[in-house]
Amino acid sequence: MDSGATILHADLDAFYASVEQLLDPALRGRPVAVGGGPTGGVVLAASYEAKAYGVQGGMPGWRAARLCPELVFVGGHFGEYRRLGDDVMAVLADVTPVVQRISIDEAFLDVSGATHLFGPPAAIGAMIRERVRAQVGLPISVGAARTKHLAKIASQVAKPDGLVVVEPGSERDFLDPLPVGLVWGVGPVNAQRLADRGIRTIGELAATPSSAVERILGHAVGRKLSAMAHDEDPRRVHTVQRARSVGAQSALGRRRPDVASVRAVLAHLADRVSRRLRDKGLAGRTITVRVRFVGMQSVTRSRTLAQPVATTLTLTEVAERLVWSAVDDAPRGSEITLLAVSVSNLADQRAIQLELDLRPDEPWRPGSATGAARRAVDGSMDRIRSRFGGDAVGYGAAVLRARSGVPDEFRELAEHDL
DNA sequence: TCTGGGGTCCTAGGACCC
DNA sequence: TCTGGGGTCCTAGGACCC
Repeated sequence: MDSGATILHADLDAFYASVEQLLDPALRGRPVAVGGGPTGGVVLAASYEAKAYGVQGGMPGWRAARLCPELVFVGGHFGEYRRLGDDVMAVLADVTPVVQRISIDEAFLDVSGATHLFGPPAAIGAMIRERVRAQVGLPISVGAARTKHLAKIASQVAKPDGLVVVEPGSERDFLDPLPVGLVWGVGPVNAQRLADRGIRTIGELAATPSSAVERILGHAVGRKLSAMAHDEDPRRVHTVQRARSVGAQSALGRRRPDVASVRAVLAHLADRVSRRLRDKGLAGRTITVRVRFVGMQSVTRSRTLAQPVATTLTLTEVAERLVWSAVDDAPRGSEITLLAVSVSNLADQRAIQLELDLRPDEPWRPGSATGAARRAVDGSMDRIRSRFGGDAVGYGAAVLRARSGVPDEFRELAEHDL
């Protein structure tokens, strides 16, 4: 049945930066960084010309500027990223309906049903690359193999702007010389742990007894790796995926936590989260906050309620208690640099809402409003925003604007609902 | 002059139940 | 009177991915 290299992984190259070069011809061939600047902020994406200097996504702008003095910083056209990402996905959907989009700029495809129309996987990969280049104007790399994991590695090897097909039977020859860091799930920490034991390539990893690998990396990652080594990797391409958590966070600079500003920031974050939950018809029982202190140490506190919630006010109140419990456990006078709120243990809200309106005794109700009243407030704010735009009404946004972090369009892009 | 924002999954200990 | 074994849920932290 699935005898060929029929799983494809298609991945746009330096996506945000390539879009900027597409939109502005003057940027083509030049080192470009999206986001950040020589004085601050972080680089969200770097063009290949910039990567040649060592500039990477996530890097502080001042460091990028030092590595590459000619670096051009651009603000980013987030609406265009979404539109062009969607255009590329439309090209893929033309090839097969079995497409699993895993982020704005990459997707898996199962082309086993498309080979009779378009030829072998190598031909399909080449066709996708040509069409994306011709119809959208962007470079895209494609990997093809028998499994998703391998296809993903192949597309990384193909970059930039290439195609790599791992024919069945040639997997070991392909993988053995590659660095372990190309394996999904092996990041900097695990790569270092392996290097400490002299394991640097996937071949060396494969030659290590799986019991030893599990001791080094833990049970789960170890098992995943040995599954890959034995070609027992997942190859199913899922066309739908549902969210397991919804969250929001905001970097604050460094500040002493005080009641008013913590409350304002949490209200804003809770508002963002609860609005998105309601949009999806979801509510969640577990509320988690993260507090990051100076020095990047962060602490989480969570609380699981008896009933799922999706109202801004309840979320804010619970989050506030959790944040103060984390701050109170920290050394006196600690400054904080980030607050995050997230909701998990999600359930469909429509059934819940009915149940709660019949029996409106919710846990955690230090405020005065009942659950039904709180939902009514949220409902009218949702309606105003859908008529007049997202900024028409809101909670505490001014505190955040003071230290303007990242544009809202980027937040929306980062939300995984694609 | 320190590092954005949105996620997923795993681990490990403790509480609690049978 | 000193103790089994299994299961589930919760909490906190960590690694990783885009």
